[in-house]
Amino acid sequence: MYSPSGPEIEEKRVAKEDKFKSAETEMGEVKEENERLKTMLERVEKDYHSLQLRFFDILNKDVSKKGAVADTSTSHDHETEEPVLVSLCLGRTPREPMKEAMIENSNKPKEKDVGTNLTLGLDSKHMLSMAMALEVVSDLSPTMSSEEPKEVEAEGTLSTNQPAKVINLNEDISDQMPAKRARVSVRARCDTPTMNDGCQWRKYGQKIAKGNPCPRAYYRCTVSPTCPVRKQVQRCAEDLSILITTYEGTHNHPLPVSATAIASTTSAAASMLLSGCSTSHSASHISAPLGNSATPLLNGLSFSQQFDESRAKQIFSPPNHVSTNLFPTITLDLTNSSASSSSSTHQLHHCLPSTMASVSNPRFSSTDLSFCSPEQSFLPASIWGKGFSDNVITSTPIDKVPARPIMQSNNFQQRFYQQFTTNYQSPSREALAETITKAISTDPSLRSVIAAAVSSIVGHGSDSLNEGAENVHGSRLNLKLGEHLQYASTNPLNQNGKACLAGYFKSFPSKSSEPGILQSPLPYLFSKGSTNQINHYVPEMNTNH
DNA sequence: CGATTTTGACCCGCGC
DNA sequence: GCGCGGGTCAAAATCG
Repeated sequence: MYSPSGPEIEEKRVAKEDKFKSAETEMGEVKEENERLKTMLERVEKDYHSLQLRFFDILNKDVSKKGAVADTSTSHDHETEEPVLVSLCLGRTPREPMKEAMIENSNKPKEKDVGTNLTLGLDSKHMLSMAMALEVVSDLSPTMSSEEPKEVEAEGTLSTNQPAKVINLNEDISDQMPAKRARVSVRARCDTPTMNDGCQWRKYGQKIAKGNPCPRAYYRCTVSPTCPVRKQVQRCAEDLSILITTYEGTHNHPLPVSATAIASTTSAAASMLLSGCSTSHSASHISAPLGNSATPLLNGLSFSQQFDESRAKQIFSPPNHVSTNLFPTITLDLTNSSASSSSSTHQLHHCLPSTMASVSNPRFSSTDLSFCSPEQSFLPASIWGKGFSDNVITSTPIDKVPARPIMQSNNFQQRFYQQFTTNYQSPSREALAETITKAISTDPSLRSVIAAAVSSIVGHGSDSLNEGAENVHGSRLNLKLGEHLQYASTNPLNQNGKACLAGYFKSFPSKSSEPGILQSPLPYLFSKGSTNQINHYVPEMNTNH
């Protein structure tokens, strides 16, 4: 055995001491950082609470006003049904959203009372309310089990149709809100018959739907025998390489990590949709090309700014237009628009939250979320891996943007942001930035949303936190798509949400069975329930789609 | 042999 | 009331 000599021992001792000291220093720094984060979190939470109070105030006022409006509106008959006349909070410029909503409603005497109520209810909540609407996504969560479980069951609901029940902020609103079933439609290029979304599905039917020679397949989730989630899969008539998958319902069981990605994404989108992100304008406007003039598609909005007929047709081709009244549909367009759209000149909206999308054309808010970059659609690959063709990401341009520290290489938010910063070089970027700033500074709800995002980021790293904090104060324009949308996706924060996070950050399997490598970022961030105040509304949540 | 898919029948809502 | 279309069921067929 080797026995160290005296000086060697001393040397080792010193080295150890050094190590210890450096560790101590490091610990101190971490503690400091921790304190900073705590302070930051407190501030954000405070801000959130105050905004929440304000929101409740406004809500109450609005509801009382609404009562009058609704009364008058009921006298009109509902010749033109505009089922989900929800103002697209996200899709419009944030200035005076509430007033806008009110005006809108008062100007729409034809609106069916249901629609009116809906509109009012959702609008009144506006963006801030979305945070609460998110909890809705807990379809079979304990919170809501007490409330009409039968109804939920019967409806096979998407989590998002329970906002009224779960939120229960205002009974009036809840009562007025008919049970809505939101659908999340995902358009993506895919060579395989279905997208690999990580879930287990069983086909239970197939039909030729009108307007599309390609048959529509019906699947139900078989992970749990009681899971109400269904999905419809159909090829786009215009572009057979595009697969349109429409999800409906909320999983009432834990999801495999590989499935949480799309589940959370769709649930986020759905909650966003049902919490007030559609517009009656767009609804009526785009109804024509759908071939269903009597029941215009609602909420089938698009980030796409060109609402020409072909585009609308494309976006809202079946199954999107199905049961338009009962199923507001939000479309996540993951395709490369240039490949499918007639004249995709505005690519920006593919990378930005609807708030921005609406800037150029506030009249048409969005419910159709396009997440592909001009060059590539990177979302699909990450989520469905094998199911995608060559336009999936092979490498994201993120790496080209080293300026922003990435705490984790797979921080999809940042990647999203960077995707945007990299791809979007248009001269109007400044204007957009300005708009965003404006939005942040003028719209308290948006700020709260960002605050929520920030609190969710806490723990991910100081860099993000700082960025988020700055966003909160509207001093910087680093609002990232993921963060922005995140508030709409708080819903998946539950048991699954955690897994979801883990899934996002740790693995993006290319196959459902293959825990894998992150391939690309997702548009949504799923906040952590532990720190996010918003999540207090969501004791237990299920991802949905 | 159990699980899954296929496929025709059926149900239901809606518009005429 | 009838027809249409979307959605679901369930028996038969197929698959692994």
